Amino acid sequence: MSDSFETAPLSDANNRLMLRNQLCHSLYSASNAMVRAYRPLLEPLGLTYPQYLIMLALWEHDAVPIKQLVEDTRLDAGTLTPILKRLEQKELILRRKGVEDERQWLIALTPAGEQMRTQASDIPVKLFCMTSLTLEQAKALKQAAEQIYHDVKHGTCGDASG
Amino acid sequence: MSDSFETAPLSDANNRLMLRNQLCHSLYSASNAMVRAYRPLLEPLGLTYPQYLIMLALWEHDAVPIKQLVEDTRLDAGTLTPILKRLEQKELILRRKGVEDERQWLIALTPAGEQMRTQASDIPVKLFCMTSLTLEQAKALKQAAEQIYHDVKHGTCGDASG
DNA sequence: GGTCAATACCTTGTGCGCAAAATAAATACC
DNA sequence: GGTATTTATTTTGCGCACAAGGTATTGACC
Repeated sequence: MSDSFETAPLSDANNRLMLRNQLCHSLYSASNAMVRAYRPLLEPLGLTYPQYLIMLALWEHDAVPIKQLVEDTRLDAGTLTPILKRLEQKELILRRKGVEDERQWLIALTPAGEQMRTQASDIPVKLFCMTSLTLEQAKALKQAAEQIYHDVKHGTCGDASG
Repeated sequence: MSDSFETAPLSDANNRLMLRNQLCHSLYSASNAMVRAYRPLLEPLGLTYPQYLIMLALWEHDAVPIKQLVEDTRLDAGTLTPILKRLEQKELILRRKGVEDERQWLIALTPAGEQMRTQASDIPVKLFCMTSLTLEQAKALKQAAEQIYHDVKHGTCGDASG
């Protein structure tokens, strides 16, 4: 009945299975709500959240192979292909065959894609202002989320279970 | 170049737009990785993660209207409809017309659906064992994720932006 | 230099996530 | 008791997540 955590009453399978005790459910619904909150902010740019992630990556490193976008955005390669097609249709990016390696496609910003960066610059602050998180909470949350991502990324049950 | 947080260098639009400084990206990729990590655990039950969420909700409160499942699982009503159809096909749940209100459907577990609870009881621990989170970190993460969810759920920019 | 494995990327198919619109039953209001 | 509004649920349409399988180029090794 209390706000016990999913792993707290290890001896009680009933409690462990309760939705309110599940960190993963909080994480999942927070992530979905966050993407929903981005929508009105990204709508003037005509971008979805995953498309925005790719633009962020390109504003840091332009003219990169898809392989690097996969690494930077943490999106699946099979997911990226259709997203890149849509960004190309919006004329925000270009695709060029790699010169050294013909398997590679280099993704580069168009002038319109570069200019969008200015319009996007206040989005992170706007979103943070929607939350009541303190900077310390946000830092801790980011660090813990990073930890989960790296721990769980390749699906093996580590030995840090104690 | 440092591990500064997305809101830390408020004066610097360049830093704010960097992927590595974005809490939301960490949250998003952690959530996706988490769902991926559930897959092998849920595969023996033949469930996806959202389907599992519904089962968790029903193991707590059986024979409930869809409206309550929406509230408990935090899934969209339009999302629930097809998921419930699949759970019905697997004969884990039943749909009955509500007696008092004919608009309502009551969702109830079948015996097979109830029995699945036993097989599921160790899944939360197995997933937690994949992470290297301490209990304190996990509690703080859950609390912060809950806060984000509630703050951002209805998309208004609150006055707690300081 | 031909075979074989690895690499970069694309395609296909299934299942969400969700906004917007539709349907249908309950309720409010006159 | 008939009309309007609200409420519970479904439908439609688009985009994403991702596993599995396919294609084509590269590089390794004999």
